[in-house]
Amino acid sequence: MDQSDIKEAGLKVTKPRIEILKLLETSEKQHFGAEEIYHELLSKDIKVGIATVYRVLTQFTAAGLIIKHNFEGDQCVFELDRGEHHDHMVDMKSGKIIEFYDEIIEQRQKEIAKEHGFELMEHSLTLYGEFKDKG
Amino acid sequence: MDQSDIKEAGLKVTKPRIEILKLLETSEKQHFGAEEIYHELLSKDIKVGIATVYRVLTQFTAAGLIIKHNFEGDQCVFELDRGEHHDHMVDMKSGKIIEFYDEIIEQRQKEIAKEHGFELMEHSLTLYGEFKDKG
DNA sequence: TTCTATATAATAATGATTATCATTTACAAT
DNA sequence: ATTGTAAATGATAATCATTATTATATAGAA
Repeated sequence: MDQSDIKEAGLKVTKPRIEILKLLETSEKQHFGAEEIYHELLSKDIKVGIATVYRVLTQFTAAGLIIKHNFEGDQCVFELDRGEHHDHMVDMKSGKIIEFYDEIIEQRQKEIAKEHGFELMEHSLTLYGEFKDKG
Repeated sequence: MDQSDIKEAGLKVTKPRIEILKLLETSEKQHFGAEEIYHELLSKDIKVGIATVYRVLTQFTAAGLIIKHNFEGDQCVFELDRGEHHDHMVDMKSGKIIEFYDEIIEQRQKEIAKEHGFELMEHSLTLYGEFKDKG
């Protein structure tokens, strides 16, 4: 996941694009909101406009480089598309997000779609609750 | 589902509240956006302000009379809470929404939550695609 | 019927996101 | 390397869904 991916998406390789991709790639955290990315870059002294952040995120999403999620609430979050589909568990207190994948659920979704004559293109499964272990 | 439900929610029984509840109850369609409800009422010559629609929907959601969904896109949709949990299949072309329930998926979610020390409070599963049968 | 807390409707405000547009830049062709 | 040009940027205005404000109206208890 580097500059060549930006190029392959038919986009020019620019500072904001490189930096946004790098942030998503190298960060501990997996999920970022647009505003969050904006402030993160500013704090690294990378000057960028908020409009550019939104524009680039939209382009990256269209290009399949990143995935956009619409969890509860208003603002969307983005994560790098590492190719491995997964669903999410969201802690409603701390906001912490962890990922999981379950083959049984994936299979059942396909079966259910078929039963209904539905051509399944994508899905979104999110569990909301609270992590009980400390930390 | 009638005026007594409004009263039990600690809310006064007013025209807008009665009409919004009636619309969700008696309509063919199950899912409505706020703006959609607003225009539906106006078309029935029921005068109401958009702010009231939003306020009442928020109150009804808090009271558990209705459920709020955040499907893809920006605007939320609401449906009457008939007590039977279900997930959704959304046709990305026509916007048609149908509901389904699958015990296997429900069970797996609980197991997965337990495995992760996660206290599951709610979840959202939506399949996006297209219905292939003519409809 | 009266009283008062609550609800309403019009409108202003908000917050996230998108559009506009003048300036700048990536990069292909010279 | 220099240039030309389409694409990208950033500042800001606009938009869209939703929420807050507030003066007026009303539900429902007394």
